[in-house]
Amino acid sequence: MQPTDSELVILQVLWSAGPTTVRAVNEQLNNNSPKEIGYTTTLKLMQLMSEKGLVTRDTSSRTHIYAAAPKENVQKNLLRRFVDNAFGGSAAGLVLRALGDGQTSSEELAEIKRLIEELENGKAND
Amino acid sequence: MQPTDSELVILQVLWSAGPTTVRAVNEQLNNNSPKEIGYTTTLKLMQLMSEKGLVTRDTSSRTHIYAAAPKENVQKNLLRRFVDNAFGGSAAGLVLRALGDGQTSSEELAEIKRLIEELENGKAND
DNA sequence: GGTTTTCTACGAATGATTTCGTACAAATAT
DNA sequence: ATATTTGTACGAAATCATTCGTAGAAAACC
Repeated sequence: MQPTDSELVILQVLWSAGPTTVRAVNEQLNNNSPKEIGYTTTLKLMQLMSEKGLVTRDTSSRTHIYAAAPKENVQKNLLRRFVDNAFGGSAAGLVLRALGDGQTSSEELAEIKRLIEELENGKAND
Repeated sequence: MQPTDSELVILQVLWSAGPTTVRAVNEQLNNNSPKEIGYTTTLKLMQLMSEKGLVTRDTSSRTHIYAAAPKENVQKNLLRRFVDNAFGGSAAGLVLRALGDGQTSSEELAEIKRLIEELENGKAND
């Protein structure tokens, strides 16, 4: 199932921190935000995420350890839906809009160009 | 303000059809979906969208004519938020993921490459 | 051993989105 | 002219997301 916006915030923390506890995630959230988020709020969200399969958890000790679903899968799913919803299914439309913003560095542009050339030559992405 | 997913579906209809009536939008929605959507549901959504500024409407005759906010603005706003939420702010990350799916045609790839080269040469997007 | 802290589970309040029923006016058809 | 259809407005139910309080068990502290 798809993550909501709040769930995505938590996924980002988990992606960057690796598998960790509710407490650690909650502290991270409260570092990066003016508005205090209660511990049990984070707990509940992560429990729901576990039911949805967005995280797995190791419950072998009392303090559970949560791990995010693979970033690549989640992002691909989100992207598919977003492209459908907002760009009528056209990934190229989205890319053009994203690059058109002028916020992408020349290094990144070069990297993207390299990927495109690989794709044009039929190479797999290794 | 940001459109919700249902609102986006309506915006897409309006973008593709041009300014039109609630009735026409509702019929379009019911063509492309198995689940029947009531007329007043669509009406209410479009009224709310009007309050949010996502559409404008001409109320000079009894049957109101709705027009979508400019696609480019809406998509840019959505994109900014999506990049932040799902890609930690990296538009390049999103682009790489979007192109990596192998669903983009060579024509589109060429067009994107052309845009990148324009950007690299410091040209504006005309 | 008793107190305090730390944990999970869970129910329920709050708030936003989506859905539709009903009221009632204007237009159309008979 | 009366009845039917087509339109808007609006209230409120249904659903989903977010938030947190409270209960009770396990662990840590004194």
